[in-house]
Amino acid sequence: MAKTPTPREQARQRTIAEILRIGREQLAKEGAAALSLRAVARELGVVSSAVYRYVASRDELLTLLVVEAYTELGDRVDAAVDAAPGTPFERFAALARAVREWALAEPARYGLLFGAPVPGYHAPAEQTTAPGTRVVARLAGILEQAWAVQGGGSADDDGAGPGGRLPAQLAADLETIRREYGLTIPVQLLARGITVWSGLFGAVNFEVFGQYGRGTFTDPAAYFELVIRQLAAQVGIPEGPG
Amino acid sequence: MAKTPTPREQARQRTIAEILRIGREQLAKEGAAALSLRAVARELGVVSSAVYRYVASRDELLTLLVVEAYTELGDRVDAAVDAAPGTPFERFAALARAVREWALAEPARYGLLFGAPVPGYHAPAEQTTAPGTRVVARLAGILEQAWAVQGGGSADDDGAGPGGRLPAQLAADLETIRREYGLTIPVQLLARGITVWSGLFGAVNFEVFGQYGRGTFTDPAAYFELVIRQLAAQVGIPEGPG
DNA sequence: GGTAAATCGTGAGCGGTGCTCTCGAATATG
DNA sequence: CATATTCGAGAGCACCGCTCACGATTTACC
Repeated sequence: MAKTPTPREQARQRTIAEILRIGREQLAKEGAAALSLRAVARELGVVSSAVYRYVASRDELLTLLVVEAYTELGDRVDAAVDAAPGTPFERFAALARAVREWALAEPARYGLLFGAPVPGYHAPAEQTTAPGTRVVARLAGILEQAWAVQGGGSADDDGAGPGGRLPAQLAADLETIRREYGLTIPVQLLARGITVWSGLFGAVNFEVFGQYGRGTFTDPAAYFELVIRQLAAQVGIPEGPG
Repeated sequence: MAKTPTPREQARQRTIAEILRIGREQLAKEGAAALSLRAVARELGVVSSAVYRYVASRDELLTLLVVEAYTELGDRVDAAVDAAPGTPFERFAALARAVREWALAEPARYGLLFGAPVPGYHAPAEQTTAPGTRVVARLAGILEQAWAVQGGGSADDDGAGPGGRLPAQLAADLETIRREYGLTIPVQLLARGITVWSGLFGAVNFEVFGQYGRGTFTDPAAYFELVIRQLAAQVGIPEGPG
């Protein structure tokens, strides 16, 4: 049926792609709140109301851009991890570096994903959660690999740090996550992994959003390498070949 | 001279305070981007242009609210740490809990400080950096105390984790920070402290901005307690009395 | 091939925003 | 008391998101 899409449909897809491209530019140049359908229309050489033939609202355009950004970040992370040497540490480091580099290259789009919510806009969970979990899913995979490489270890000792028993409810929640993702690592390690996950984005946030204070680090990348080692150590991934 | 400020000046200060109060409400209710001078004027029962007699622009109002928010967060943290038992772990935990609780109670204002920058708005560093460093300064103090309590330790071993020598430039940067804050802890521990700092706000960000996914943790506070222990361990602050 | 239906761009229009300017009234200062 | 300063009102400019009625074009159907 839809072998050769009708010319009109082709034109429509081209126009939508063009709107996304302009929207991406506006987003990168001015930031999320400055994204304006009227400006997109101007750039497109069309009257403002015409854009509504292709995009229902500003929020929908924002959602499309959010999904696109999540996808791009996920692709970058996947590519970086795939290209990295096989040791858990190198794979984790590749993931972390990919996140940081994309964030620094696309601060506005990164802010759209991990910054404060845009006023009045709420990302619809149905469309954004799936692409939004790609990074953490990949991180979980690396933890799985590291855990397997180390031969599983004892069930009580998950590698490092304060053991301690978990509150029952918390353990149950972690168990649910474990099942959903099909993981075999113990819940204590999973908990550490989640903290590493938020810690990674915390460090990237601080750098991208300028929380460290300007001029604090002459070579932020060097400091980030240190962060990588600290985070990796938290989940029992030593720097040497593991 | 300004013993009894002129009645007009009193009225002016009252009006400014009222504008801030309304702005705070708008911010809390609608979020940073929804903050509108016209809405403030309406609430104030005055025509929109009149507000400009007191506040130069929307950005200035935003800056005032940023400073106010930083101050309030700093006060909460100070109060919580002061009221906590004297062990480094308890003081650190009190700091972390205070940050989280304020963030959850005031998500919009928290987002204004630690989320993505509001579009088109850049906080002037002169006014915001000083109140913005209170939390990290307090954290540094706790690390100092913990370091002192432990008797200093050896200069090479800072307590935990991957030692490793630091790159020269990075060590120099950290040394500068150490001097500026008048710290005695070794730079390796300082580096770990910075990571803990960003890790703390990363975890709070994830919870406040809903990055974990809704319903993931039935008791987020319990998970946060785990995060506290993990972060504390990173800077060599054991849970037991130190 | 001709006709009916779906699509699309235009332009006007509504209510909202930040911000500027002028003007008259109220207030403080000499 | 006269002068100078402060302040609120109102009009206005340019922008925003979004809706609607209207022709022109293109598609689909018979």
